[in-house]
Amino acid sequence: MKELIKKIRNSISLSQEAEECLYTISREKVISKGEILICEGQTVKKTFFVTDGCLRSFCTDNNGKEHTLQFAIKDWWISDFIAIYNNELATLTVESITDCKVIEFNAKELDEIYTLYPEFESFQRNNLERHVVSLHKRILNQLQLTAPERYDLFLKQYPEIEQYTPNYHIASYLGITQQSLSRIRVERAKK
Amino acid sequence: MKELIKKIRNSISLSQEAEECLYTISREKVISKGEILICEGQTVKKTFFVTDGCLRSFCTDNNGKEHTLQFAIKDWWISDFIAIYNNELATLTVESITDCKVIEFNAKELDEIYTLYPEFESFQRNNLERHVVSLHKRILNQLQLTAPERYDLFLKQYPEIEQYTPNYHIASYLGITQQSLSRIRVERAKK
DNA sequence: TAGATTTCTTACCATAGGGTTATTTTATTC
DNA sequence: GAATAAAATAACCCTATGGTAAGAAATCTA
Repeated sequence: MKELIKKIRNSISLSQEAEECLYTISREKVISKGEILICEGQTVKKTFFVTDGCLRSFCTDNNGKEHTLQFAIKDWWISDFIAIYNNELATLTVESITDCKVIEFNAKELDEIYTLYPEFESFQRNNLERHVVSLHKRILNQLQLTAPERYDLFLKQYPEIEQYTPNYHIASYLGITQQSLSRIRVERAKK
Repeated sequence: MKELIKKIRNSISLSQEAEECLYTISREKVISKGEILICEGQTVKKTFFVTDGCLRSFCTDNNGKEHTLQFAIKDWWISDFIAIYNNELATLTVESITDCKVIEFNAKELDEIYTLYPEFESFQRNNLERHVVSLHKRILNQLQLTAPERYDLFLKQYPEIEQYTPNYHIASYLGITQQSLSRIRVERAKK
């Protein structure tokens, strides 16, 4: 929780009272590998701030194939934001891919914090702006790069994530099959 | 401008003073088809709110091929948000694909509005949240749908845009070539 | 309305990546 | 450290999409 407070303090000045409120609405949790924190089809009540380990969010298509939307490591937030922001049922599943430590927030209570402590608005606006940028970049990469180029960029951008996660999750994030990724890795190794 | 004010009023209560400020920092503009509003490599000073017509933002890859990131029609915002939020030079180009009417904002001045009139924070947070949702959905669609499925969904979601834009821009948004889109259209017509 | 330009379609072949299944390698677990 | 499970690679052939080039259709313009 200290990490999160520090992160917030980097961006805005946080009153004592607001800080206490954060403690009230959150709960530090230890998660073991393979736990499902949010499950497709259910109501989404929680948002998670990761302090250790790695999680991912994914959807499952008609053929049962999984598609990874996001990985989350230390200092990242993860949830089903489609569901939260649209007030819908979850279309995503959030699962831990290693043992993790997270700070769990009740999404509704977290949302009320903007009314109670408006100083959070600009913190959150900043987060959202950066989120939009990274999503724009991801879409552009998907449009213009080949699979090997996307894989190289992924390794460069998120070297830590490779340590945590099996390749087939990376493949499902890049939009290719595990077999294609394997081929790409073989080609890479030749050089 | 009235449309925009109305849109804002739907979301937050806007003081007289704040409304006047909006007028001060904006300028209504008539744009003719094919104008470049933001150009790759240059500083991005403007953000546009569209009141009529259609524009798009795109990047150009090493082979000179264009990739459409976004279309914008009535009531949408468009700019190079990667550049604005990261304070970088433009990697995108914004071009009108029909004659348009837009409201032009100086991006910096627009950004200062949150300090001057904090009521805008929650308006903008809302916009950004919805933007994140639509980007998440787009990424998931790109990962799990075939090209014909993506095209169908596009027509369903944005029927207006098809009226405004040549097919090869739609193709470049869907991540396929104009020839592939043509094939898909032929298949569709058979059914 | 003729000519020029832009957009769309078609046809060809090339290729990246997919699906299936088998095998090898690496991690777990007892 | 043997047994099991999980992950990665490999080899097969298949298909969707790409690239190129040409022609047809639509749109613009003088």
